[in-house]
Amino acid sequence: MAPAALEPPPRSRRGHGRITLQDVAEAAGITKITVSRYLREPGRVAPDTAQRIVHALAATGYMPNKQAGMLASGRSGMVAAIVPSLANSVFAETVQALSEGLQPAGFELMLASSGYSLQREEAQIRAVLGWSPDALAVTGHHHTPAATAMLRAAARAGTPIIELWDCEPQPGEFIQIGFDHAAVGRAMAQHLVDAGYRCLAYVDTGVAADFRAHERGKAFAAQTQSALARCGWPRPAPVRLITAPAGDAFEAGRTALHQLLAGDGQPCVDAVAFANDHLACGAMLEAQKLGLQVPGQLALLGFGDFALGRQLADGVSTVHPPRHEIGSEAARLMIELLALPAAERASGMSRQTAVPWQLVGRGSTASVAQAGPIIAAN
Amino acid sequence: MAPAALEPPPRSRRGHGRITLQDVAEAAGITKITVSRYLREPGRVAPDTAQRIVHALAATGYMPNKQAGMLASGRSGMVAAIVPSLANSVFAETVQALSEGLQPAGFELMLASSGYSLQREEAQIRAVLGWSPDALAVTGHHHTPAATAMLRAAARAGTPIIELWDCEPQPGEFIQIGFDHAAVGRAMAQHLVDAGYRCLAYVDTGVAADFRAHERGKAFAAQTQSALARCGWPRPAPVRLITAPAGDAFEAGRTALHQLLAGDGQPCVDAVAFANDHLACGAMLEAQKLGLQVPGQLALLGFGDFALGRQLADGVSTVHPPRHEIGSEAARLMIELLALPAAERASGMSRQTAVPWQLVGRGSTASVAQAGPIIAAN
DNA sequence: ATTCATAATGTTACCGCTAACATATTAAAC
DNA sequence: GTTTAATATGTTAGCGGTAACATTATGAAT
Repeated sequence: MAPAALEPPPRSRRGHGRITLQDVAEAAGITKITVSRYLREPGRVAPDTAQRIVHALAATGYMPNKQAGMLASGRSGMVAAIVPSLANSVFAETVQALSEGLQPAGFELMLASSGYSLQREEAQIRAVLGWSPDALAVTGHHHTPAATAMLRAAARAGTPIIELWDCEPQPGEFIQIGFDHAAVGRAMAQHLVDAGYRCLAYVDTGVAADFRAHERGKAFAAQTQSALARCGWPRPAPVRLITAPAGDAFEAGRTALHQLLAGDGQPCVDAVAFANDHLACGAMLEAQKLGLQVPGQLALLGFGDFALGRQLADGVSTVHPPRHEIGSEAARLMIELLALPAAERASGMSRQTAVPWQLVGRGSTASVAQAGPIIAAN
Repeated sequence: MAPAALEPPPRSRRGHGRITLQDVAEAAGITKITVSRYLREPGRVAPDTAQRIVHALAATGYMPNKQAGMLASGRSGMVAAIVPSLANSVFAETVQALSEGLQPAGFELMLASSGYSLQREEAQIRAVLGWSPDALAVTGHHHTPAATAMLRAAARAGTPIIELWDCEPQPGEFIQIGFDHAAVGRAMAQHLVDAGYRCLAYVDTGVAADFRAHERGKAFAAQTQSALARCGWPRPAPVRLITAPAGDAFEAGRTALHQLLAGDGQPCVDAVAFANDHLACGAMLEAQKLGLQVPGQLALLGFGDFALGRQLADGVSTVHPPRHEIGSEAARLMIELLALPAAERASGMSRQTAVPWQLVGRGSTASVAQAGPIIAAN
């Protein structure tokens, strides 16, 4: 009786039904650590052992449990990204490039969208950091204080934090990969002034959280003033700044155009820049409908280089942002940093990368002198 | 000396630097299980203990390690989804709805895109299942055999598997939420025949893996034949089926239109249906450029109800798919199934939900008799 | 005062995997 | 033939949580 009492009553917490390394190891007649080694570094096990493991893996249909692996190794093989919206093709292409860049290095991407809300972004950051990503990409440098604190803590713990789409003149706290939106705004203004337009307007987007479009608008207005002054324009009219309604962006562009028409149906400005191509194309369609000459009576300039802009009339001029490059560069940098031991990462954790963009001049902003497409790179 | 020898040499594998429950518990002067309880069921701990825990949490900046939690509890609080493309607004909106539907129930979404490749989908499924999602949504019912095997294994283990966007007449192996694409194809044909068109064409997409568009096309062709026969049309011409080139969809639509013009520049059909609205809009723009009357000389019908279709001329007729509803319904169903104990889920694991779509008739398919927009629901 | 249910917290033993160290085996060097 | 080094595999402990059971206060009922 005494010996029998030694048997511990099983606490019945055996597994969740999954095939584990142990099962594979038993099938191969070895211990699980060797199977684990094989999976990570196949060269480290003897050829005939490898054979048996391969068979055992196939026979059992084993699938590794990444949570357990992460817990034991401290590496998750996963990278997280938080973007304002997936429906916006701008971010979608960046995410696609990020995902494709990470794939070959064996990283997976966990994606969340904040819906242009900083509150939700904070919640997403909290949620996503709980999964211990090896790196985290967020959009822009505007975050709630709590979100910034979490990012800072993660960065200090050695997790690369990358802010996409912004790249400010002064170095920031985290890694930035993007471009200077103020510079784009200035280039847009300069492009219109150079083409001979003198009375300009900027249509901002109704989406409150698109800080970047707003920043471009501010720089656009400032640059317009100085460019006009520089070319000797006597008394430059202030740039008209209007905000398009939220909702369908094409309709918003149409509405915005009407706001820029005087009582006689003629435009009260001679060139308009928009926060994005959807607005610009909406305005272009409305101009066609009203019978306005573009660019004869009104020049239009968008941002984003969406496919549609190429299709309307002689093309809607736009700025081509490095959508794809931002994502692929982020992937490259993450892989580079994660290859370093965590202690050595600090140096690279606040660098900035400015990715080049292009102003693509098309028919909608042609000046009388120059008819063909012109390209002004930064 | 003897007692000192008992001290085990520390194996130096202490943590990865993270704040753990243990740290919080020490700060609060209790054990970690109580903190763990508080986090999951705050009501279960005494009010003053809760106070101390709250302070300790704030002081330490604790962030739960979900991997560890998952490993211990068997639940991950995470749902995975694999879509062909994020750049496609169709799927983006479904994903958005899925994400928003899951949020309140405390689930996070892990997203992967397969780039319209079944091989990559298989790899994604393998990768994603390694994270032990509580449920998995994939797109459509076409998968590689290996992928199907993995999905089947997961389903048997109690993980709800949901196929989005398809809903076939006969019940499938997994849960399907979507609609019958063949029915849409038939409705498109019927719509055109009802509006008086007699010589039809279907432009398929060049993206090889868009099975759904191809399926709509096949049904479109079949229905055209029978509808024309039924309305007494003597010798119906076979539906012209052409495939648009891959690449920019607007350009592809333009190219497709040219393929449908006879030597004299006149269309050799009187109505064309397209795999998607991008193609249809491209064709519409080209028709405008060529000076073709739409629908006078040629009617155009798209699929997807993209915002642009409403903007061109009197509108491009289209089918409005339940983009949003598919996502929200998937979220609802996942939450419902996951609330059940795993053993009881089997019953709901192969149900099908057909979500209603709408054919939105606009100017581009107006018949002489009826001018205004008509709506034919399924 | 004793009994018994209830509430609040603690103990123990895992989840599945991997780092670090330990050991056995084989091959090369002396 | 022994030493030495490399190769191949095994052992132990622990990653950070949670389930199940155990224990200790607390209060109500007897």
